[in-house]
Amino acid sequence: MAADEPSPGPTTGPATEQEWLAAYDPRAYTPIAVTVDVVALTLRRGSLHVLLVERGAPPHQGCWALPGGFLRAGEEGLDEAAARELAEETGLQGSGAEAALCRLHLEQLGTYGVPERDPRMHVVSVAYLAFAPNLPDPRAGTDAAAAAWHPVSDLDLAPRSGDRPRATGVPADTHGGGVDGHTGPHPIRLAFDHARILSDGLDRVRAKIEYSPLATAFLPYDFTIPELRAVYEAVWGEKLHPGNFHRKVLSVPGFVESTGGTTERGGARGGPRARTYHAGDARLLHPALLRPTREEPEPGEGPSTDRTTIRP
Amino acid sequence: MAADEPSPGPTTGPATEQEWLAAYDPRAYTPIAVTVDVVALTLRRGSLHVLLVERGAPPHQGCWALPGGFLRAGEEGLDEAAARELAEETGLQGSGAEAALCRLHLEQLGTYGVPERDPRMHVVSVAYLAFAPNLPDPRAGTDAAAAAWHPVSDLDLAPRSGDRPRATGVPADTHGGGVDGHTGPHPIRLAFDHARILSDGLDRVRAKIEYSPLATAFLPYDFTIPELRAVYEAVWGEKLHPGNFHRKVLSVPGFVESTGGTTERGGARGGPRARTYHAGDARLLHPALLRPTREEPEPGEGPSTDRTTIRP
DNA sequence: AGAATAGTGTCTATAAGACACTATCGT
DNA sequence: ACGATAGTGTCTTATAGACACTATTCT
Repeated sequence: MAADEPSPGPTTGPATEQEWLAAYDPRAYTPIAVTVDVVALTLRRGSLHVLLVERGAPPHQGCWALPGGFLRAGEEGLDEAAARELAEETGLQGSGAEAALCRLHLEQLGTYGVPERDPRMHVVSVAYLAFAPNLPDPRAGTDAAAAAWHPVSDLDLAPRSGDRPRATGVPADTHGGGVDGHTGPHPIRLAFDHARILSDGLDRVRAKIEYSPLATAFLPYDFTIPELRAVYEAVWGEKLHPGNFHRKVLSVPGFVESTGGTTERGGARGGPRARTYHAGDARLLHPALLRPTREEPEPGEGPSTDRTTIRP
Repeated sequence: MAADEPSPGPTTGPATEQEWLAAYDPRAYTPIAVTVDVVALTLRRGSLHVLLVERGAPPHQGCWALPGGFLRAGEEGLDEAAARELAEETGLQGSGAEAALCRLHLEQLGTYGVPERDPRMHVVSVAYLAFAPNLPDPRAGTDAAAAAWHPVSDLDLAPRSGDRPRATGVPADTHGGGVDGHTGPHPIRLAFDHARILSDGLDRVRAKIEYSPLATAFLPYDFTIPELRAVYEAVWGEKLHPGNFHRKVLSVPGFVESTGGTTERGGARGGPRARTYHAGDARLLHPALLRPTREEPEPGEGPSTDRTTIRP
């Protein structure tokens, strides 16, 4: 194993604790920064949006980047740091915002630590995935130069050279855009390797709403089946059959629970009122809501390999 | 956002680059250590084993822990560090070991960074999951005091207080043991939060062999369907129907490819020779090999919540 | 010979998708 | 009145699992 101790993981070593304490001075090591970045997703006007902030300093000055910041050493864990950053960035920490934030879903996405990902120093970033229903516009009191929701279809998610495939969760199509259909005229490029992080996050969401009731996290407490369908359509970027979707959702035990009520008005373009539901207590969807089987992209090569092989 | 810059993620700030360089001294910050821990799994005599090392220094001296070590700042990425640690720990870096290591699968599992997880300092550990076919005994030339494969059924994986649930991948039964049936007389407790890390790793493997051809990574290049079934049975801890399993595996396109040959001898306890296969080129199993539907553990409460809610 | 296993055939219950149809609402 | 939508019914096909059966090999 590594000759250098400390930390969980490194195991033995000839040193007793005293010897170790004497020999080890953390400040003598080349420092590594630990940050937390958040891929915050929400649904606005029927399409997926991600929260971005504009960098006010080099490198990548003027570029858009994922919100994030330092892990406060000794003071907080990773989950707390992610929640804090998101609250600060959206300016939603104050009262009155609980309605939106209390339904926030936060989960760890993956960690990115290639030495070259930041020109200044070796930065290890723990990425988090967050989604919540229709979050308001940010800036409500933040110190960020600019923070805004961007449609993910406006972003350039094409894999850049230097970004190696990462391995987490289900590999899926990493071909950017697609969620909304139209990629804007001049796709926005993200700073650092944030395009890859966002791409991994999107893959994760697309896969996860298949077998978890997570899609309900994009909606307010009460919602209708057509609204839930709109979430799936926005995330997967595909139209779903309304009738079959409706029956399928109701057939999964614990996915949704009827409130007994209906909406006040029918759809915007007509139609009867829809019944309202709220999320059930299932943590796993059984059976799952499988994505429509796009034809296999021929056996040439999968999108992302999801395999790391050691080189001796 | 955080007032303190640097790093990808943190975005703006009033500072120009010069100001930033002047204001920021990494050595002035409370240091955070970044380590890489590896959950290395293999199959030995039909049951799942995990690689552990015995700690030779406090804290947790004498306890078993996951192999791991420092990330070398500025020199290596996380994936490389994990591969390096594993090679060092197993003593398999030399020649002659490629046969085993070239089939190694390595993927990131998750990152653990609660400040209290190590009494000495704030340590952020990036955990990796590794598996490979029937790895040999370690110690072949390592500096570890003791490293050995342990049946996972001998370990105490009950959630300890202070370990908060983490959120990655599919939640599954986190009730330890079970894989082998018999939990040993005195279950081994792991150092730090390594029981939770291992538990998360097991959950990940159990879920992932459902929809990925990963189970073949536990086997040599050529294998038989009954051997593949043994992998599933060991990982899931359940007997599977031999006939149905056989047909199902062959029905998934790209999962296995026939070599045309058979084994030299029949089974140890009789039976005809089995045909041999090797892994196909599918990266995703379509349709998936779903786990047998254990009855829902009643709607009292899911095993692990997989939800983190921000506290305003 | 007897026991255990590899592999196949068959039947049933369930789930997914295509399609048609009715009822309700907005314009 | 008309168009769009919510929700249900029905039919076809694919899949999962239970079970039976044959053939092959070890002891």
